[in-house]
Amino acid sequence: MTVTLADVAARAGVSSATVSRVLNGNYPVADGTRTRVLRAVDELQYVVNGPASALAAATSDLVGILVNDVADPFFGIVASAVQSEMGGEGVTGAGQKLAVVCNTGGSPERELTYLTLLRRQRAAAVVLTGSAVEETAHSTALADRLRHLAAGGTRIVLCGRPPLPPRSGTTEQPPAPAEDGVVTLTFDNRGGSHRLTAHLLTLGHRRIGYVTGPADRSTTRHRLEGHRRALGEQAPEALAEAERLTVHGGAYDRSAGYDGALELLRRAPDLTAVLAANDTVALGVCAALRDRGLRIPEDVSVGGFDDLPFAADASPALTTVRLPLHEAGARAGRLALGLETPPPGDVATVRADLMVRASTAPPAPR
Amino acid sequence: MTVTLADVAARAGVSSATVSRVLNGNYPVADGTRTRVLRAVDELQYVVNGPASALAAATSDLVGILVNDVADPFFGIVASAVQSEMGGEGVTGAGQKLAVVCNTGGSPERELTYLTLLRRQRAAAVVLTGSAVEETAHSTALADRLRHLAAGGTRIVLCGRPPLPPRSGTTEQPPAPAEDGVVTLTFDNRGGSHRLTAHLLTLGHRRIGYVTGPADRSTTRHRLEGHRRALGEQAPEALAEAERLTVHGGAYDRSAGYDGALELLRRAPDLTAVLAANDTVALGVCAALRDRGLRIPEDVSVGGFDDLPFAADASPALTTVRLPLHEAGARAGRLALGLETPPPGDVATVRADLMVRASTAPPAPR
DNA sequence: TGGCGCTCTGAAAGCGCTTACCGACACTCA
DNA sequence: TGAGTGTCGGTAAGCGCTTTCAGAGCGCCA
Repeated sequence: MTVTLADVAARAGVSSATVSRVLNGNYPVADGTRTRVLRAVDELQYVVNGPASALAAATSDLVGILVNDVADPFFGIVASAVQSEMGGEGVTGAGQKLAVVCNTGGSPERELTYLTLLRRQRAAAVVLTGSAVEETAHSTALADRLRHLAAGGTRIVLCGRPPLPPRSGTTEQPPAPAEDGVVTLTFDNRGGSHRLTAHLLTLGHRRIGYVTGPADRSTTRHRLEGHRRALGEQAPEALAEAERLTVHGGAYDRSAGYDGALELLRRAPDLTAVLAANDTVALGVCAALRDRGLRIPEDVSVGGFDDLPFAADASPALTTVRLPLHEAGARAGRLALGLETPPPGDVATVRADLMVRASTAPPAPR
Repeated sequence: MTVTLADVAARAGVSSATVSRVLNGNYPVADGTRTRVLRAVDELQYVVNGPASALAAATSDLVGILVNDVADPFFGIVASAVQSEMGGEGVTGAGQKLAVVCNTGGSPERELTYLTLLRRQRAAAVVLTGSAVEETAHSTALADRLRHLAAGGTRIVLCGRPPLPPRSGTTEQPPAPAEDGVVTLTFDNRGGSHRLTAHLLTLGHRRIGYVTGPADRSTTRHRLEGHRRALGEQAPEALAEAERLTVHGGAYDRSAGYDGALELLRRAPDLTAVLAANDTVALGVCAALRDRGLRIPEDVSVGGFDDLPFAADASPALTTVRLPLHEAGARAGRLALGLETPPPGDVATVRADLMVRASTAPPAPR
C-alpha cells in the first residue's frame, strides 16, 4: 500500500541497503547512485517508516520536552528554543527529529507517565524543564526513572532544574556526582535572588516583602534562600522579620501575586519593597499595589524574576533577574542531540543577571 | 539488554503471543494465564517497545495536536482537553496514547513539516486546531497532505477550523462533501459574531469599531462576515461606514488590540463601541480606551470573542462570545481515538453563544 | 462414545528498516 | 604484475512485536 524502501530501491535500481545509506548519510555512496536514489524517493513520495526505522536502529526520532505549564511563557520560550535546534536537513531525509512538548501540568504523576510513554517510544532524548517537585518519594522515583531511561540510551537533559539527587538504594555512596548520563543545566536561582535583594538593600530598603512560588518547588526554595542570605549578610536585623514578610503563593501566576501582595500589605503596611517569585507574579503584585493607591517605585519598589519579554515592556519597566531562557533551551536541545559535549560533571550552572529597571528606587524618606 | 516480550513470556511460562494478547486485551485469555502474565510484566518492569509494536500493527500510539501558538490560552485549553481523553487503562498496558503538541507558530510550512513527521511516525491521529491560513496554494497542499494521511490510516480531526476545501485536481466533482475521513468540528464564528453585533445594535450603538485578527486567517474573515451581516440587517446605514471602522490587527494579541483601538479612535473619535477579534485583543482595546480616558462601558462598549477564562474576571467583565473550547477539544479527542462516531457529512458546527456581561451598555445619550 | 463447537494457546510468518559482513572493482605502489 | 588499499554496494540477519492459522483440550448432545 504505502511506498517502502524496497520500492524506492527497485525504482533506482539499487538494493534497499543503499537507499537506507543514502537517506541516513552515514556511509559513502557514489554521487551518481545518490542522485538516482533521491530522484526515486522524490518521484515515489517516499516517507520513511519511523517505527520500522526505530526498531532496527533501537532509537527513534522523537525528542520529548516536558513542561509544567504549556501556557506559561517561561516554558514556551524554552520549548521553542529546544525545537529550533531540531531542524534536520529536510523532511524526507532522516535525522529530522520530532520535538514534542508534553504538558505535565506540574503533576508528578503525569511527569512519570510521560516518561514511561517516551521510554516506550524509545525517544532519542527528553528534556525536562522547570521546577522540580521537592517531595522526596517522587523525586527519587523520578531520578530512578530518568537513570533507567538514560541507561536505555535516551539522552536526558534537565533544563532549569536542580541536578538529580544521588542514586537511591546506594546510600553508602560518597558524594560523587554519579556519572549517569543525565545532564543538568541549572539556573543560578540562589545567586540571582541574592543579587536582587542586595540591590534593594543597597538602595536602602529594609522592609522587603516576598511573594514566593508554590512551596513544594525547588525553585521557590532556592530563590528564597538567596534572598535570605543577602538579608543575613547586609541587614541581619531585617532577617528577623523575613519570615513574617514572606507569603507563599500557590502558583506562579498573576493572582498569586495579587493576593500575596494584599496579604503582605495587611501584615506590614509600611513595607517599601516587594519581591515576587517571578515576573508574572510581579505583575499581580504591581496590580495589587496600584489598587491600594501605591505608586511604583515611589512608594514601593517591585522586583521580579526570569525577565520574560513583557518585563521590559511593563510600566514601570520591571527590575528583575534575567534568565537566558532561549540560550539555555538551545543548549539543552544541542545537548539532547549530542551535538554539544556535556559540561564537566554533567552539571552546568547558567548565570542569572540582575536587570535594574524602573520599578526599583530608593525608599521614600520618612 | 532491555526486557522483551519473550522474557515476560518465559517468566510466565507462556508464549509471547499470549503476552501480547493479554497486554492488548483484544483476545480471550484465561484468567489464570492473564494474572500470571501480568505478574511477570510487573516483576520484570516490562515496557512495550513502541516502535516494534507500531511496525507490526502498522499504527503507533502517537496522537499529534497541531496548534498555532502554544502560549495562547485558546490552544492550551483545546490541547489539554484533547489530552484528557487519551488516558489509557494504565501505563504499561497498551492503548495509552501519547498526545503530543506541535507548535506551528502559525507557519504553514511548519504545519506541513509536522504533518510529514507525524506521518513518518505513523501517528494514530492528528488534531489540527485553530485558524487556517487562507492562502490557496497552501491550503490545497495541506488538504492533499491531510487526505494522504487519512488514506494511510491516520485519523484526522479539524477542531475550530473550517472544513477542508474540495479535493484538488478533480474540479469536475459535484459539491459532494467528499467522504475522505477527515472530520471537522468548526465553530460558528459567523453566527457568534452576528449575535454579538446584533446585541450592540439592539442596545442602540451605531458607530461600532472592529479590530480584527490577522487578515489571512479564516477565522478573521468569518467573524467579520457575521459582523457585517448583522449591520446589513439592522443598520444598513452603519454598514456604509463599516470599512472605515475596521482595523486589521496583525496578530491575536494584546498589542494588536491596543494599537488597533488607538487607530480606530483616530479615525472615529465618536465611536461608541469596539469589537475585538478575540478576548486577548479585547484586553488591549480596553487598555487603549482607558489610556485615552474613556470609561467602559459608559463611554465605549467593548466586546470580545472566545470567552477565555480571564474574560469573566476582567474588570469590567467582558461581554463576549463563548466558544465551548474544552467540550470541543474533548470531542475532538474522542473522534481522534475513534471513540465517537463522526457527525453526518463529517462536519459538525459547534455553537457560539453570546455572553452578555458588564463591558457593554447602551451608548451615552448625546 | 464419537463428533461438534468452543475456548484458549502456540508456532511462525512477517512488518520495513539498519547494519555487519563480505565481495567486487579500481587504483597505487613496489 | 600481484599484493595492498580504499571505495562502493549487495546479502541477509535480525530488531520486538502482532496476528493468522492451526491445534489442543474439553464439555455436551445425540
